[in-house]
Amino acid sequence: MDEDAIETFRKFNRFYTQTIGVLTDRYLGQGRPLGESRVLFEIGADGAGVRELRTRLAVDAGYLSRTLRSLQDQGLVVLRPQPGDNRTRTAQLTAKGRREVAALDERAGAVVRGLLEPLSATGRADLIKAMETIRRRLRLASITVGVVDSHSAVARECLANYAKELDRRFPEGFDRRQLVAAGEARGARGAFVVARENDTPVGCGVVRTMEPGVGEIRHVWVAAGARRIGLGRRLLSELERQAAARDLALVRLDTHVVLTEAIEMYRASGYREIEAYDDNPYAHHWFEKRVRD
Amino acid sequence: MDEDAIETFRKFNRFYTQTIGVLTDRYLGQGRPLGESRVLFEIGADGAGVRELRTRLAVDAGYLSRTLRSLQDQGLVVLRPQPGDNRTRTAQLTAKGRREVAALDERAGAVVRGLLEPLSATGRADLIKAMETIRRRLRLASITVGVVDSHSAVARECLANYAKELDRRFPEGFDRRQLVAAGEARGARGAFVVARENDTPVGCGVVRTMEPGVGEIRHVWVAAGARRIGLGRRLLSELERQAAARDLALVRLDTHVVLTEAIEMYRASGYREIEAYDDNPYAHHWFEKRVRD
DNA sequence: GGGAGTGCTTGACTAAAGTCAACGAATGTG
DNA sequence: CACATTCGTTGACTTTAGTCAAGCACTCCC
Repeated sequence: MDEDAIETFRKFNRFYTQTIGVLTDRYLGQGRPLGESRVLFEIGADGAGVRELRTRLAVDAGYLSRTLRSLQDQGLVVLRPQPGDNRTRTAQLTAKGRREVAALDERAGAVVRGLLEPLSATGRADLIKAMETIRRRLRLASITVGVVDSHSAVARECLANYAKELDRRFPEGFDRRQLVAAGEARGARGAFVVARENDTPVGCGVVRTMEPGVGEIRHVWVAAGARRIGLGRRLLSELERQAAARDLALVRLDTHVVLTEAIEMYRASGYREIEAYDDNPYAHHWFEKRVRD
Repeated sequence: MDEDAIETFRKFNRFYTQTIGVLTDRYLGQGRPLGESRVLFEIGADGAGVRELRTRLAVDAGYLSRTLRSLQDQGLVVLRPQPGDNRTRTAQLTAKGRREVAALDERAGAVVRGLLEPLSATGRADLIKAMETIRRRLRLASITVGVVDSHSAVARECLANYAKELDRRFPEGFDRRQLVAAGEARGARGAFVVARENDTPVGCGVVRTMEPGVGEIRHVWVAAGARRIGLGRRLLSELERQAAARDLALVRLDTHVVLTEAIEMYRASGYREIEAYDDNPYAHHWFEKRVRD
């Protein structure tokens, strides 16, 4: 790997965490320990369950409990038991708490404004675009893509999400019986590929054998929160790799007319539109691509 | 200002400091308090004065003193009085300290490598480019540009730097007597513009009146450490603003043939090459631009 | 209805970070 | 040469952050 890239990355890291991070962390801790501010911020306008806060902030239960107690004593937060389960509790901001968060927000915004101010319009646009690029790329980097057993719980979960989404998006709904049988998506005949972000599945795809030398890619799904970062392409290229490894030199796929982003992605990934190769009731476009020679 | 831009900035900030910052901070604090690691890192291969460390890390004198003492006890650092002044001390890494820093470095590199690994070559290049963009833009944002008295110490310091640089770069050297008289670069007749980064001057420029309605821009200098971030353009546009404010609708400037970046910049900033308007012995190209109508 | 398990709180600490003032040695200055 | 300054050190804290285990109150499930 390019050592220069690593060096630049680290330089950026130092610069950002020290120069910008310090600036923006300082505002958060205005007269209040950073831990408390973070909790306050995380509760947000809608309130949040204690358990939820704990996982989102990744802090010790006791520590969080004490922080919440302190915020409560300051009159910023109220804790009440969640209806239905008296063990759990939810935190909600009081009016005073909301004002406090708004002030926090205001200060944070002012710092950022101050940083953007001296830049020209193009400079600003350039900067913002670069930030989006970094977020997209690094997020993609934290997602792992790999083959799982098509009978596994995670595979079933992904397919359920996929089916639910299609049912929502297709005007005619979606019938789960159209899903590929698990037996076709494993071993020598096919593969089930899953994308995971911190262990939660955020995407999947299946490749199966149609006939000797010809595979079909199906059920490519990307979770709503993980779109527009290039995950679809990454799934696709892993599926193609799996196909090639099974001597499927040609892969085909079909798609529904409402899935415009998918159609775009297939085109951009080198898929060529072809005649209908099946009578899938949900298909309006058919594609193929040669994945090995 | 665009509220979306601020929102995106803040989102990036949260993402970066939480996701990436945490990752890369963790490596630093391997078995050693983060404060100590930071000091170790900051001392670096060349060693550093205690005072220097204090300003660079922005920590309390007592705190730093204790940290250094602890590092010394661990055999990672030696402190010796600076020759010439027995009050001050410098810190230097021992062989063991150097090994420790190298290990730290190695770990930090590995984390970054892990982040870059899953990306494609284009993805990686894209990411690195975006990081450079952000650094450049934000750095420029932290630099202030404004008018100072041409007799002030900071103005003289800038001009001295300018003259030194030209003397180094021009094959024929540079004679300081060619500098504009301070009286021409102030008040109604002209202006002295200085760019400062955390109070240290990193660039300057002068505008003076040549004849009614015609100004001349001279002595545009950008410190070596602050180049390629767009500071030259920013200085230039401030100088043009100052000219316009003095009813100088047309500004001219000349430049030496070896200053290729400057020539580029003038062209890119809308300057048009013209015939020689003076007999400056160091000039090979002459430009002009209309800055108000 | 009685265990097993869950969800949060409390107690009891430790480590790290950060602050403030007093101090002593060294160095400039009139 | 006395006096003010500068530089770093030390003592004596306080505040945050973070950890671990014990303990209730409640819920779930047989």
